[in-house]
Amino acid sequence: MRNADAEIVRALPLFRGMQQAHFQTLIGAGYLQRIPHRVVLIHEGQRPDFLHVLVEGAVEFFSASRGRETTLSFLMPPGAFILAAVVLDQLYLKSARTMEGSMVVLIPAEGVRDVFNKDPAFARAVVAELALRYRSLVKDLKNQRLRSGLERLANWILAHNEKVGRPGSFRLPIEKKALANLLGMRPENLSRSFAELADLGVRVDGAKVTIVDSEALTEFARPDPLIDAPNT
Amino acid sequence: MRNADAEIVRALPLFRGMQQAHFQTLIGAGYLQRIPHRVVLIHEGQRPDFLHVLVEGAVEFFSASRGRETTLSFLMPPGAFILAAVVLDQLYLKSARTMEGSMVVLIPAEGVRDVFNKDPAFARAVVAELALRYRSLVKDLKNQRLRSGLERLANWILAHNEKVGRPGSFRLPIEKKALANLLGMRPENLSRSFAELADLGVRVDGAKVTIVDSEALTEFARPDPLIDAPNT
DNA sequence: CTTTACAATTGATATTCGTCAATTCCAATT
DNA sequence: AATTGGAATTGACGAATATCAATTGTAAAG
Repeated sequence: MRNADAEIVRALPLFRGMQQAHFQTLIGAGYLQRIPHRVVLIHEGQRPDFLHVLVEGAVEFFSASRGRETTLSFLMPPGAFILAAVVLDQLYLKSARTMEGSMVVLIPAEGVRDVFNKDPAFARAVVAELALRYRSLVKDLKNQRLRSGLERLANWILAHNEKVGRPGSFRLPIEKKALANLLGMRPENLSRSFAELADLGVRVDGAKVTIVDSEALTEFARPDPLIDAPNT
Repeated sequence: MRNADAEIVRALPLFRGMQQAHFQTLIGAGYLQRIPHRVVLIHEGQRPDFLHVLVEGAVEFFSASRGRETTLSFLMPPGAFILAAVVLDQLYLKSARTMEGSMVVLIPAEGVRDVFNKDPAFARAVVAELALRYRSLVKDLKNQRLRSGLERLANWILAHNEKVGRPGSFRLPIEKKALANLLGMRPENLSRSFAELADLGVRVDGAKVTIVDSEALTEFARPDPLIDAPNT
């Protein structure tokens, strides 16, 4: 493993506070993998062998049942994933695929559980990580149940604009198809929703989105910090 | 606090493994509250002052935004709730109300965080609890996104039948209105869904549900352990 | 420059679901 | 037995969303 990658892992909140010796144990047993675009690296229903840390690229989490498929979330680097399955040693509930060429650090699950039992700082970090992700999922479920697709899109636009520093205009960070999946709708409906938002002063040209009338959009979207704010 | 209630708390997986002295600290600072039917004991957006443990009764978790309201889950005793907000010391994302007269043990949040930093066994139990609830939420989100209301109902009937020992016939544990909320649909649609399931051999008489043709129902519902099984 | 593959859009239609209103059912009283 | 309040059901309708099909746009490869 390149040293730079180990550094990225070490700097994550999840690993930052742990004892150096324990980190060495984990990272020493781990290895780095380069994974091409559109490769499924996690299959739901399987047993977790490794804690994954995304160092570079992007990963989509999805689940399929019967004919249907849904995207549950995306992960941008750096970040660990499938922590819950690893600590409980239970089957994956989601599948994961790369959205572009990616670098992933694989850390044996057994080692993670060992260190977790020995290193209180790591245990605390695991709790914080799980609690944050839990709350993030609660927000997703509320977003899905309390809002229409159009409202979800309007709020996503506002939230993303905040995230990138409130420029009023930005390029979509992912394909529209992927955005539709993330918002729990079909690509066709995303197109129609974008068209409807034109009335509220949202201009879309290819991947470029411009918020012309921020006030009108906000009034329609009525963002709710208990759904949209990233850190509450 | 009655001794019997302290015993119930002590026996929970969350508190079972911790040092007795730490448990004494927590339970000593806590107190027991009797709460009538239909009282909102948690308001979303507030700061968590107490970890709650439901000892008796039943609690519904819900969230409202704009005009709409949705039920996120129910909790039957015994069980702790709002753990994620307490450990992170962040605002509640859900509200909670009693579904009947209930007994709740309130443990100061500050004390929980203190002990969590001192007692590794407790920290591990918190991780297990959070990880389980996280996974439960993932299943909820998949259930919501991958299935129609009718399919959710069919699978709920099958899952509940398993839960109560597969008698093939059972009484609904909650009002139909509450069941509708839990399944993310309106009471009117629950009625219609029950009516549709008659074709598949589901008889409903008041609160009594009978599965006449288990095979047909299963074939339609196509239960998926990664959504429906309680412990995977 | 043209071809090609795929993303994106648009239109038509079907399904699912929510809303409103009118009953019916049921259980707890009086 | 009659009254009453809320739960539950049923019907009619409209909104939201999915599906299928056709077309347009776009960027990479020849």
